[in-house]
Amino acid sequence: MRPAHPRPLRVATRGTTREINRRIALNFIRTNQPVSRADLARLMGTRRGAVSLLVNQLIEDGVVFEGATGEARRGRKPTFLYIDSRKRCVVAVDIRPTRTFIMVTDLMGQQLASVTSFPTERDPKKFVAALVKRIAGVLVEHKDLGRCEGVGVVVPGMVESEAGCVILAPNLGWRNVDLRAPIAAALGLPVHIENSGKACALAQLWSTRDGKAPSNFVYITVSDGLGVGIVLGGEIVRGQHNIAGEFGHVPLNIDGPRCGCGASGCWEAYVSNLATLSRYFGRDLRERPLPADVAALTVDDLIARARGGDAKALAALLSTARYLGLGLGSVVNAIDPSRVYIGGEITAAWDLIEATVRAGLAERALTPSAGATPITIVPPEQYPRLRGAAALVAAPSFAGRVVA
Amino acid sequence: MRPAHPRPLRVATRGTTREINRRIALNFIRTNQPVSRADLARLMGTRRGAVSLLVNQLIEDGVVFEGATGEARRGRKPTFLYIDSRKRCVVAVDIRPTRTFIMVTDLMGQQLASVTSFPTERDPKKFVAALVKRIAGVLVEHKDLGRCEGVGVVVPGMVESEAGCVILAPNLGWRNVDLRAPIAAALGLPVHIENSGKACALAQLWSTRDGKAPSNFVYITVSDGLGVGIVLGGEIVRGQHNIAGEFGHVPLNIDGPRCGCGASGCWEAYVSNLATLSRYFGRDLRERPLPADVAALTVDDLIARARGGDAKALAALLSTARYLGLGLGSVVNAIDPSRVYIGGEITAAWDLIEATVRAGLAERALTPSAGATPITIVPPEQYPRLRGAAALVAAPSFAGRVVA
DNA sequence: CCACGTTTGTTCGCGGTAGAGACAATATGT
DNA sequence: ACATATTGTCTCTACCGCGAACAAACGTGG
Repeated sequence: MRPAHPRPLRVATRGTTREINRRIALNFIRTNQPVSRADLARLMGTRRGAVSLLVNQLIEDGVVFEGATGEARRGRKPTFLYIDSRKRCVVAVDIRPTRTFIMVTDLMGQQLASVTSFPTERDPKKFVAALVKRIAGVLVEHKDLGRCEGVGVVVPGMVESEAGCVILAPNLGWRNVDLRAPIAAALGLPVHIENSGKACALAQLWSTRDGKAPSNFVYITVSDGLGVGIVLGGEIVRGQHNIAGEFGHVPLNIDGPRCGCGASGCWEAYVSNLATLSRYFGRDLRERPLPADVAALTVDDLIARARGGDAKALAALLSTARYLGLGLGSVVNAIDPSRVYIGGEITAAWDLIEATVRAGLAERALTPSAGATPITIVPPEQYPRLRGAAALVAAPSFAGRVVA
Repeated sequence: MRPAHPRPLRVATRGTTREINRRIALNFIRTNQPVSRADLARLMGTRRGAVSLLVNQLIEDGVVFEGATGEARRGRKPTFLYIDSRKRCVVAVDIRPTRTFIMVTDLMGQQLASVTSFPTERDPKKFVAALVKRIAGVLVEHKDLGRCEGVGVVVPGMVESEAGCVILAPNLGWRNVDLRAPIAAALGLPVHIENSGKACALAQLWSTRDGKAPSNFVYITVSDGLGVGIVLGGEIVRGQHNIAGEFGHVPLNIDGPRCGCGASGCWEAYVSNLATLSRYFGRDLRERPLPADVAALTVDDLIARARGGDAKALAALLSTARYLGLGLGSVVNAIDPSRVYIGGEITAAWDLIEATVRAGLAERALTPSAGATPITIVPPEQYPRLRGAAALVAAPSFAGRVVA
């Protein structure tokens, strides 16, 4: 049900067939490597001859390389093909309200060096200066990892991703901050900026080693704010201004507590880390100044206390869990995903809260199947946000296109 | 950002280029007719020779026909091309809780005969029998309109569109009703069933005579229930079970009034016609029995009273308007459409309620640009639901596909 | 060791398609 | 009548997948 007109429509030329098949082959190599030319021909349902031409071109372009020959029961042994991520790396940056994290990965998003971090400077100019300095430091430190193909930056807020401009990041206090230009200029590298929910969703879409990633899903990252990334038909939903997916500001109760966005009763105002901690302390933690012991307590600490028998801590978590489930109901009713991924600190307590979350979801889901939407937890150790930042750099070159 | 794997991926063959361009040409003819071969070549950016081959094949297939020659300032006059919808028609059916409407259109969704209707039988078996009889009657009555290419049916509820089964239509009291099979069997015609919001969105997407339809928009139909159709990237959003878009059951207040879906405080429970009328009468109109004068009052009547100076009627409308705007905020934040279309009886009072709707929207929209999302009213005289039903039949043959 | 079968990867002719340009047909203006 | 402009068709070329044949690599069994 797609009309021809609205999109930047490209008429097929003589080279289009090749272009399409080149991309398909590239993606098959990515998701199935190691793989031989003959394997590709079987996967694609074409002749080996056609695949050979495609692959040899990919090799010539340096995108793919031939590795060792594989084993075969009978006959000639195949030569395995791999995406060439040797001597290339990507810098992934995750900006969070208190600290900013940096990781170096290969083109496939595989971690290559340990994660480093530094305090997040609230002044954009100073922040950019500090970030550039850090990235430059990391790159000289890891010269052995090869040429840097680009920098991916994840921001907790709304991003105009084409311009690389942060429209609004309430938890950072940023509004209309142009991040890409100064970073790109200072480093001389391509820079990609994206909202954290969308980037996490991209990482999830992208991390399909077995080629079995669902093509309709929602990624929800619960931390200082609530980020949501929607994937439909294998594509990130961006909307008109790239701010689609802001379910964090869909209300649970329009007469509810005030939210940082200016409205009231947003889902985020019920389930963010700050909301959970505020519930525990019985006071609004946005009101400063805070006693040191209050300000220092994290959700991880709260979970530890709950596990240690602190009933108030457990109650705060379960309350968040219930609201999380109720809000999930909105997401499931509106988007109807095949799966929901949830990341964030609170997932460490999933064994404590799962039943409550699911009950909340079932309470609002329109159909039993929607209420039973599978939920998958993404633990923080997988660095979903940093993987998402890395994917920003590499994914576009594998992306497909829409036709006719 | 689309991976190669998850979708039914088709490798490009020798004929793919032609297939793509054929579809592009067909859609250009649809959206720009009358149009000449030379016009098409300019629009598509290809040679006239290539277009000639495409067009002649389309003519041979009976999809397109050559009409009269056009006028030109200088040089040879062009021969105009049109989509061939002569001697072909489509039956569009709109099932609503009280009455069911039938319209005959051509392949482009243009009305060919007056709309007829009959009372909606609540028992599915009896309803199908009555509908089939009506459609058969209409078809013999309008034999001159040519062969019927199919029947499109719009339902106020969740539909498993591939199976043609109504999963749940609360306002009809239907659950797991297989509509397609019996209708198709009785008439011997292809039958397409779809949710009303999605069908209206399709009609809007489809009715682009000028080829300027937005590719990211939301259609909201406010009547007995609240139907929402989402179009992203020029494609209807369906989700995993084709129930995506049920924003009607996203809450404004989880502690709010009970909704027919079983949950509380759904948007629909605030803005449906029944909710508006209930507000006017100060009583829940779902509680039967109702006095005859109460049961007979429609939203159209209410609007008339408001215009006549009935302050209570105006207050009820404005209250609905405010909730409509607040809920629009959720839609806009979640989807970020370039435009919102609103249909339904209440649009007849748009001049009275627009400001209130916009204020509600601006109150919850995250950014000024989101709050200023253009709203377009679709008046009932355009029969958006019936046009949607008609589009169900013809649209798929023009639809594109996704590649690589 | 060598013939044979099996599998991989390459090569070559064929058919289908768009690109480029020439050409005939058609219409207007001088 | 002639120049000019536009449309639609035709021809030739380049590109690419299809199909089949072929060379290369490898194991098996006589």
